[in-house]
Amino acid sequence: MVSIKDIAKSLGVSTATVSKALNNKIGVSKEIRLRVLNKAKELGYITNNLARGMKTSKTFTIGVLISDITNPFFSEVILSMERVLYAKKYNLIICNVGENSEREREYLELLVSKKVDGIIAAPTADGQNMSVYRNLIRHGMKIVLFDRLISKIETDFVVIDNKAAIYDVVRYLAKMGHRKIGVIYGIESSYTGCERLKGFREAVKDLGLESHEEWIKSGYFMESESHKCALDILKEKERPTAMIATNDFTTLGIMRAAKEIGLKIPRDLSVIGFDDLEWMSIYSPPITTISQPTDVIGMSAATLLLDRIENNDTRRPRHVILKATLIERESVSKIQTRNV
Amino acid sequence: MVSIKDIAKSLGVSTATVSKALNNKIGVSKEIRLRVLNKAKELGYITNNLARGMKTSKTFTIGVLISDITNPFFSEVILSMERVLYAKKYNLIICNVGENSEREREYLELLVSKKVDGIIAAPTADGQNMSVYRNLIRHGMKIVLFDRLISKIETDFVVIDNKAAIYDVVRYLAKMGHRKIGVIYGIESSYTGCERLKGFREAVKDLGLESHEEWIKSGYFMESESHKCALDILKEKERPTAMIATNDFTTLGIMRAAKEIGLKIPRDLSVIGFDDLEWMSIYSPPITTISQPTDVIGMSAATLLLDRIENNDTRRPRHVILKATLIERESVSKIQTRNV
DNA sequence: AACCTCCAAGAAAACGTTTTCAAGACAATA
DNA sequence: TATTGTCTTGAAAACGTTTTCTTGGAGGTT
Repeated sequence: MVSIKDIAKSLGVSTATVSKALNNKIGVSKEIRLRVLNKAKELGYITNNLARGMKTSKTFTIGVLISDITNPFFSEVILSMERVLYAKKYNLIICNVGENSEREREYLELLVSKKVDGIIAAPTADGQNMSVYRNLIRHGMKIVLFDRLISKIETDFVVIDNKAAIYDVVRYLAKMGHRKIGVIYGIESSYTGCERLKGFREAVKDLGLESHEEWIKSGYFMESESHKCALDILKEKERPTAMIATNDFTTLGIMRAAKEIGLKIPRDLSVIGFDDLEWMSIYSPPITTISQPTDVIGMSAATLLLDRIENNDTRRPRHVILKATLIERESVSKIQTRNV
Repeated sequence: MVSIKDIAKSLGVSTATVSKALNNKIGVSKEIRLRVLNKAKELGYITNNLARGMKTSKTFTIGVLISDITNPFFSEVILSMERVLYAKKYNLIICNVGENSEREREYLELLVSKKVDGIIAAPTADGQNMSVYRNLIRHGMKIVLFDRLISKIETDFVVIDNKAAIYDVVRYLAKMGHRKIGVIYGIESSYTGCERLKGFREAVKDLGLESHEEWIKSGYFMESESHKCALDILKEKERPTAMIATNDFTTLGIMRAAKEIGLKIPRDLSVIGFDDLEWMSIYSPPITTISQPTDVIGMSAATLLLDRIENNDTRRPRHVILKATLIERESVSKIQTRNV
């Protein structure tokens, strides 16, 4: 590989001069700068970013830590992050940690060993690595959390108002006449899992709907598990008239269960999905769903981080809380209430 | 940050000794090795991989170049790659280039400046950067291509037999009695786009089916465009009895068009999708589709690359060609042929 | 002619590792 | 005792940059 030294030698100047020319720094005459630039192109010179990183302690690399890139929610958020980061010449190391906190720890260490300029993370559910995150922050690592957050950590984050999202959905169902509502929630120990469940319980209580513990089950944010739970719920003698999903996998699980049992949507069962995937709008019937603003989430997270990095912004943590929106389609039926 | 120097100083030994101890090299006594390891843990030492990379010219980083991480095909392949690479301590820099070859070139340069150990890429459609790839290979960069490939480049690749996949589908439709078949293909200048289209044309010719240029349109691998094309095709006075998609976005486009026009599947129109996404099996009716073995694709690509890197394997290029499979569900109807 | 000022240019140090090589300690053998 | 061998240790160079600081020359002013 051709290095600055090679350019310097072939031009009979010093490496210092070449470096300055290449980086548009002052202290080089127009003439020499031009000759350096030309020679660099001629030789096909490409910066060695490891060496540069060593000197400048800046790598223009951001670590992104998520549970599953296969989940459209995450891949959409990442796309949006990349858009803003790429414009500023940063790029991403993406780490898939599943729900494995051991792996999360390993990846975090890897990211610091790679000297990333910052980290954007959706922590694993169990919060095992709280102390790791805290340590990183204490050592000056810039961290932005998103989707899930760890309550006792002082750092920027961007989330949606999960509780309100589900609360609103329950209210909507109630308005449509539903009094028996089931939910497949996620991982109870995770922020999103917990908040969404809370929203559900609160709404059911506030609105005086039927409360039935058997209609509330954890699908661990997985299709197979959600499918099993939904089957259990829908096969009971007294089953809910509406089911709420709490992520895109649980939506699929519910739908598959309904299909297997032969329940027609929305005639026999109303369903509200989570996350707005393209197939939902062409499904028969089109699925009413809660939509997270993935683009805004990604953009905000990236912008917050960039702010910390570039402006060395060290004010106290900023919290971006976004609203999810209900997209009304046709998977919810109106139920006639006898006594109105 | 604590460095090897710090450990050395606090223990009164040399950095050479510390390095050897940390890396399990010979030439250090048991006693000192133990003391180094303990001290490292105590101080919270983390390797600086930039510095290490400089010396060893190895970064344990692989660049992955794709068009769109939001496409489930790619995210599944990446997940599979990551599984095998993570096990060997490598990690991934993922580059989303859209279909933008300028961006592809920039990202390729970035990857070499970051000194990645190898690159796995699905090149952009237009093949603009053929010379860039060729140059990289000539300079010793290990490259594995997947999904799409650039014909005149001598390197490892893994693809599916695209032509055969579509050919088989057409044959299947013919067997079901269809003689009027339409297709929404991808980007004609891309490998996948071109091959899939070729398979279609060949099959139609070989099997003596009705050939109608108006039923063959390019959806550019995008939902919106595919939708428009499908609409055009399905609104003609004489429309095909079956439509074939050539990636997951075209599938959606066709489905949406059919829905809008009010064509019942499979009664009024048979549809064959591409890529097997989870929603397809719970759709009504479940969609018959061509499934690519994403896990094998990812695994093979990663393994090929690892082989080149770790064994410095320099034999001639190896080609992995996989078969796509047709998953028969219920979106294709049987048509009675009059004269049998 | 003497003295400044300005600026281009280069020498050298530094970033944090790994690796080579020489030196020294000790034991074993002749 | 002298010689050889084995093994632990450290000094120093190197990877490819950036950056600081010094130098020296050109040009301008008294």
